[in-house]
Amino acid sequence: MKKYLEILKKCPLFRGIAEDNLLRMLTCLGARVTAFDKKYTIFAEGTPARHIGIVLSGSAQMIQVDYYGNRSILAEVVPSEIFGEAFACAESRNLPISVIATEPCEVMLIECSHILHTCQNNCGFHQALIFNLMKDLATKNILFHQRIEITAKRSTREKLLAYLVLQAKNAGCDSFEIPFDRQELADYLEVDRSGLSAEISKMRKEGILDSRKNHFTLL
Amino acid sequence: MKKYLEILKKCPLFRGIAEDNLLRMLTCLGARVTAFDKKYTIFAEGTPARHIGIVLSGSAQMIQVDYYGNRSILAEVVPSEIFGEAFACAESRNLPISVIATEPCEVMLIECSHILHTCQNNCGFHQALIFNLMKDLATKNILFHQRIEITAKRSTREKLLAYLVLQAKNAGCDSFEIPFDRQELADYLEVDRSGLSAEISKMRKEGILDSRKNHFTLL
DNA sequence: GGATTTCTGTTGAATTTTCAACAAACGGAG
DNA sequence: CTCCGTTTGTTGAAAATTCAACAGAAATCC
Repeated sequence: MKKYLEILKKCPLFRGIAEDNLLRMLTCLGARVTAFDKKYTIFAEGTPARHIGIVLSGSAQMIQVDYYGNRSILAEVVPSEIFGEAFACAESRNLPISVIATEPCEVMLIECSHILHTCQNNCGFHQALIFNLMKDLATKNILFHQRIEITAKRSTREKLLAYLVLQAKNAGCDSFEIPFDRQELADYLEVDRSGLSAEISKMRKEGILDSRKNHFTLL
Repeated sequence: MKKYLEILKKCPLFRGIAEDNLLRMLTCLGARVTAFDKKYTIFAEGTPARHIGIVLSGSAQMIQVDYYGNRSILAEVVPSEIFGEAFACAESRNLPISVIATEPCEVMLIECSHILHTCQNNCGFHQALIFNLMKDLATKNILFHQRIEITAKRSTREKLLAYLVLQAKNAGCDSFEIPFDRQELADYLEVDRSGLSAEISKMRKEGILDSRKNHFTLL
């Protein structure tokens, strides 16, 4: 576990927890690390939601796929970030979403009941973890608001612009990388891929933005 | 406060808390009750996010309004439900949304810092409240997933059907009321109102559903 | 390094949505 | 009961999205 310490220290679940205590805590929580190949399904829709995942390396996406196979990407998860916590904490029966690896990745899995319910050893850190979980869930909530604000727009152009402006703001710079290829961006914005490509070309011609692969610049 | 006890007991924030303790707790938290007229803005976008609201009577909506005045309805809030907790808990600077009364309503307002940070009296209930807040935030998260699953559909008909099927499931019956008028439903589904009306008529003619005002029946 | 697969941009046609405008239905106030 | 403002349904035209198909570019695999 030791080699993951730097990543784990940045994880919102462990904020404010001393490094010395972290390793012991992980043992008590029964944390285990699993590696997944690219495209592997880490959590499958319809399966019980018991674990919280922490990305240690690589990256993953939370996705929903409907009847007709339309995919929508709910979020991108990168190292030190958590996923699955909402379902595990709400003790919902089955996952309504899937989490898939977008690159080979290592994930730490923790059974959520080990966090929520005080253990036999009577460790004192459960309260801190629950507080951190609450903060994390509140933050995720706000991220969903942002996503809805973007996808609520009625046209491809407006959605794209709203998304790019937000990314620029997060990056603190008008030139930045996005974590999606074209199809993924379309699945995040809930629009047609070819229409999105066309719109990007059009905006480039109009001098609104510049793009090269997944690097964008707002002009 | 006493007359609100029945509503408050059902509030997820106070789950598991003995009735005897509730009133004392509210005093310690500095809870106050405010009445709002219909259409009144309870929380305004852009203002600091410090309070959690609990609806005691009437109802309210969380809404976002963009540049061009397009409204989207994020959620309907009814008695015993909480609003604003995500922003208050995440200690976000300013509200990205507004909450407006859809009927005359009474709301209990609690400053979130009073919940999150232990008070001088050293009350023992903060941990319980934080745990309840965490559960609530996890549940809200899942509700957002459901909303995204609905609005991610590409056509008005699919959105409407996904919404109605979910409502039927929640009601446990194929015949149910929805909390929206047509314009509000359109703003929730992120579609055009007239197109929505047309689609409903069409589906009625096709024998897929029946509707009378905001009462729907799936056939 | 070459072959193969995946990704991206383009196009035109078909389908849908949006928009604007209006009339009927409804509900509340006086 | 009547008036008046709001809500709902309808319509047609304009605009936009989706869909399918393809070709070139890029990345991956052996």
